[in-house]
Parts: sequence; C-alpha cells; structure tokens
Amino acid sequence: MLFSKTCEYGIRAAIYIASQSGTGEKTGIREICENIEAPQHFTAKILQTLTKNHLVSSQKGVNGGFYMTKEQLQNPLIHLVKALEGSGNLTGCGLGLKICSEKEPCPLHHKYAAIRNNIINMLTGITIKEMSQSLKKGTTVLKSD
Amino acid sequence: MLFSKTCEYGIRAAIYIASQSGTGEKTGIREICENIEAPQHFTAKILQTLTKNHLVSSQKGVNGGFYMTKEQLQNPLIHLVKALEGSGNLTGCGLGLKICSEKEPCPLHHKYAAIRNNIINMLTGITIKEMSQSLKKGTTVLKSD
DNA sequence: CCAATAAAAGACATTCTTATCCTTTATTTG
DNA sequence: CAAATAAAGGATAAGAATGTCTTTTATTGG
Repeated sequence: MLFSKTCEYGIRAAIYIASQSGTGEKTGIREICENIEAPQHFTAKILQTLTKNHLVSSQKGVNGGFYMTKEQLQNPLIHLVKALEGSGNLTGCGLGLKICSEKEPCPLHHKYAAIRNNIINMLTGITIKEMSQSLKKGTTVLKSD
Repeated sequence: MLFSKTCEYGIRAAIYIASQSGTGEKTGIREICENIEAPQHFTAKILQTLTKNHLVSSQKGVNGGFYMTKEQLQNPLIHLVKALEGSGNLTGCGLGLKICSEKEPCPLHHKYAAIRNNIINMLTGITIKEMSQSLKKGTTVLKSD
C-alpha cells in the first residue's frame, strides 16, 4: 500500500544484495531475482537507478554483479524509497491538494501529518543492514516458499 | 501517498456533499467538482461507486443531486477507502510478498504492521461528519484558492 | 588480444489508472 | 403528459506503471 512495485522490488533486491555482501561477494541479477521472486529485466532497471544513486554498487563483466559497501549497508530504508519513489511522495497533501499547510489545512491534515511522521520515522529508523541480518539469520524471508 | 486519485477525489467529494447536507439539500456534480477542483466526469464515476455502496445518496432529475443521510454522515473515513481502494489494500505485505505473517515475516513486517495499525486507527477514528464540520467552520479547505 | 560474462541502455508491449464524451434512465415541475 | 434536469451507464482515449526483449558497453580471465 505504501510502496509501488518498483519500490517493493528495489527494497527486496537491496536487502538480498546486502545479505550476500559480507566479504565482498557480488551477486548477479538472475540470482537476485530468483531469491526475491521478482521479474528480472524490470528489477535490473530498478537496480540501475539504485546504482546511479550510489545506494548499490555494481561491476560489469566476468565475476561482476551487484554488491554493497560497508557505508551503503548503513543506509536507512528511506534513502531507497526517496531514490525510487521521489521525495515528493513523503511531503504532499493526503487529499491531493496543491496547497495544504498548517495555516490552510485540508480536513485530514493533522491526522495525516501524524501518520506521515510515523512513516518517515520508520523509514529513517531501519537500515538495509539490519533487514539483511534478519534475513541471514533466517528469522525473516523475501519470498513465499 | 496513501491514496489514489480515485480515493482523493472521492473523499473530497464526500466531505463537500456532507458539508451541504445540513437540512436535506442536494448538490449537483458540477457544483461539487467546482468546489473540490476535481475532473467532473471522473468524479461522477467515483460517486456512482459510493452511492452503490450506500455511502452517499443520490436522486436523479430536476432538483436532484447528491446528499448524505444522518447515518451516512456518521461513516468513518475507512468505509470510503475500502469502497474505493478495496480492502486488500489494508492487509497485504509491505514488501509485496504473497505470504508474510508473524510466523514468516518479511524484514519489514513488524515495523510495517505498526504503521498500518496507525493508519487503520486514523481512518476508523474520523467520520465524514467531523471533516465536513471543519470545512463548514472554515478552519479547513478542499481546494487551493 | 580474444572470448565470455554481466551490467547498462534502449525499444517496445501490456496493463492499470486516470480522464473524457456521449447516450440512457429516472425524476420533477409546469 | 411534455420538457427539462441530473444521475447512471457505456465506450473510448490518454498517460503512467509494470514488464519483456534486444543490443551495447565494460570488465575479466585465459
């Protein structure tokens, strides 16, 4: 509900890449998509966006693939979301008004603002690394079987 | 971010209709759309859905239009959202997994579940009437000028 | 250098959302 | 009843999101 397909696949791919980035290993797009059950070519495009935004690293050629540096592992989830959804997403009016502020609020403004703060806090308060660790431990999953 | 255009227009239209439903007056689609700055034909379709779901009332013909009964004014916002977005929207996994539960959670499951509860509480805790009252008082607005 | 490999990039197809237009049906008023 | 009115309904169009396929570019290992 919160995320587009682009964002869902992107987050899942990033978590999987992170889970494989322990000692500098790289992971190919095919392996990623098998492990997160996502369409391969579409996900490849999404990873292009993430690498352009320096949230994921990649290397072409033999033994190439995607990986994440220590610094990239520390990125909070919100960085991925902003790169993939655009940041306007987290700032607009809940009812779609062009102008909606504390001074001239829509009828949902205050309650919506509270929710949005919750969301931003959640996205800011969790790192890729944390999510990948639960995946490595086996306490969480990224696909349905 | 939370709502589709369909939902945004639907909610705004419902609030406007509610604000005009004091003593049984009806409001035409043209007037509604002028006051909420929404596309007329598209909004008309949305209102068809809402009337089918008995969330708004309508009457054809001369002096007809849309209105809401006392009971309809008491509907919480979540009824509109479920009618317009479908209720699956408020139940699925944040990362799009088909299966994601307490037993087999995705890496975002717990934090996402908390947010979703917040959202459901917000949508359940506010009625159309409450929103329309703030509009009538002039403390909130539904359009940008 | 050459062959193999894997990501990047571009073109295109499909589906869903958003939006418009036109016709039909129901209702009211004179 | 007739004319006017307004919502309901159907057909269609434009745009965005999602998804696929093919070619190009960069890199590595032999």
